[in-house]
Amino acid sequence: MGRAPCCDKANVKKGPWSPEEDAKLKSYIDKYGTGGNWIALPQKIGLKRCGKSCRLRWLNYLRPNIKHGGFSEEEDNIICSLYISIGSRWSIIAAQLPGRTDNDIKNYWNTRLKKKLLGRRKQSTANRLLKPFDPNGLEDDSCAPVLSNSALERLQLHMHLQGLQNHFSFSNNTILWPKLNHLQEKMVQTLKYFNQSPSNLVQPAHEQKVDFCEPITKQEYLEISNSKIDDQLGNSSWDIGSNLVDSNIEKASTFQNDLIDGLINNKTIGFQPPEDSVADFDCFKEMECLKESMIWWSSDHDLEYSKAASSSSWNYGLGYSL
DNA sequence: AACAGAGCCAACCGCTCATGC
DNA sequence: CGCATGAGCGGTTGGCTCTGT
Repeated sequence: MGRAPCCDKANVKKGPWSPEEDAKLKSYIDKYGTGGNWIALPQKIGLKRCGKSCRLRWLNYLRPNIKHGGFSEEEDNIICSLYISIGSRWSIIAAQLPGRTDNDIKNYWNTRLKKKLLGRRKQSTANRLLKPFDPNGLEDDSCAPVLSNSALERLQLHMHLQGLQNHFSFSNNTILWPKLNHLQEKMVQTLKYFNQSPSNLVQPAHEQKVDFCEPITKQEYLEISNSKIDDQLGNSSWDIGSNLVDSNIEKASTFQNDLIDGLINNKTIGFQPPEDSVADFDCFKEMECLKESMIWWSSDHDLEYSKAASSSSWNYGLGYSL
């Protein structure tokens, strides 16, 4: 025999919570706690709600010290950095932002932050990314859909930011410079910071030249890899997000940004991760079919730059192993 | 003023994993 | 050991609000 049924689905109220319901739930939990059983809780306090609904309402709205809206730029940076590193693990990201809920961060990302950072892209290009373009007019369904939304977004975001970062190495070619908004400037600075640690894979971007950096050694690579081994359950040294614990978030974020930079700047810095590890890095693995389709821009004015930047990234960073 | 479309967000849905029986 | 349920999570949606025409 299992446990008692969750709730009588036909007899539970749905939709927005009333102030009375909120008050009931809050006063009960304030007095007695959840009792470790959300399913039984609504019956105890006479609420015609599903236990799951009560839990959600408490966690996302009624819980003390919950903050709504008004995300700071520091919070924006943390969300962006972690999203690039671990994807849509909203609960993990929320754990790094006291007072924020996973639902809030998820909504904030989907409705504002993503657009704020990536800007707009043309729908036609978006479609091409999901179904690679055949120059002969024949569609290749064997490849579609090639990217999960999460992987695609993470790649877009990284490429976009990588593109912004690369501007520093084109400092003599001001015509290529985009107009960065304040947040983008902050993100570039964040990436520059990541690039300087933990092993100085890349010098400060404004000092970059073509042959600016010593190749990373195998020993350095192993040191970086081992820096996240606190995660005892890691399935793959590249799938950093799957088993993150709090103490590793910052390390992992730094580490993976370095790794991505290593991939993209591979030809320059001589960084060669193990092939089997690359195979596990889903974000890039999924890109197998559509490298040449990747043309991104944050606004129409920097279209030409973005073409050059993304093309350059693929030619120099990904061709080696895919 | 009225309408349409876009943006936003609270809440629901459905899935996975853990755990009780 | 296997089944059923609980907890938690990410994805999705319905409806309200805002903005533009």
